[in-house]
Amino acid sequence: MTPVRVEVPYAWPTGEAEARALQERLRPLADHRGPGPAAPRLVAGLDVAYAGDGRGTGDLVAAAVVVIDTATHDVVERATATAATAFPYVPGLFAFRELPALVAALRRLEAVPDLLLCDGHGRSHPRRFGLACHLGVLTGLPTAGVAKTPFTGRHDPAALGPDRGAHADLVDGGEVVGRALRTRAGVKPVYVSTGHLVDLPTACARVLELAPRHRLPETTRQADHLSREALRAATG
DNA sequence: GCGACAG
DNA sequence: ATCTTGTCGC
Repeated sequence: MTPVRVEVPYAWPTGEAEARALQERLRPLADHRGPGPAAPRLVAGLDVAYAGDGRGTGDLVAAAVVVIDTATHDVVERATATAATAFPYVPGLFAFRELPALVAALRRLEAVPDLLLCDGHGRSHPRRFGLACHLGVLTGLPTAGVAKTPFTGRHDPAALGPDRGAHADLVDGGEVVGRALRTRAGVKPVYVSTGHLVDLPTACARVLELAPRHRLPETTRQADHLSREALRAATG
């Protein structure tokens, strides 16, 4: 009844030090080798909407997962879940704030996506274990992160052309942690990084395919709309 | 020590 | 993230 099996074999951290230690422990479990899904049929987008400040604990949040058929870009399934945040917003510990609600929504899905696209970073993270990596390890599914602003890593501005498809590596501490990708000519790029079971070129190719007209991929846009809709339904 | 800091 | 008016452009 629950195709997407999500294993959470550890106690959820309550403090920042504990959360960081957990990321360090789980980091080696993320597989950034590829190539990963070259022709996925089902790609899911995930996002979370907040009520109130959106920075503290106890805030109501609504998570959404939208599965898209890459052949037609049609939405084939949607799932949502609401919850109260159990962790404050701390850069670098973002996953501990959004994962509970996202996992709950994923468990309500009937189909098993071939790839999960998260709203946030994967490897381009201070400890190389952003939300996309964490969700990948928990689900065992290929994941990648698509962020609207950079976090860890910088790219040479001159190396990023103005055309759609142009890209430049995000480098941090001498290693490539992600890529700035232009999905639309003359528009700010999105920041793509691997999460689990997919390599960077493949992840970028999937993001570009899913963003033929807008800056953000359809998966992210659909999930964003659905999460807000779910929050309205839960609030008013 | 200071600034920066995904959503 | 969320709160918000008008405005420029496809």
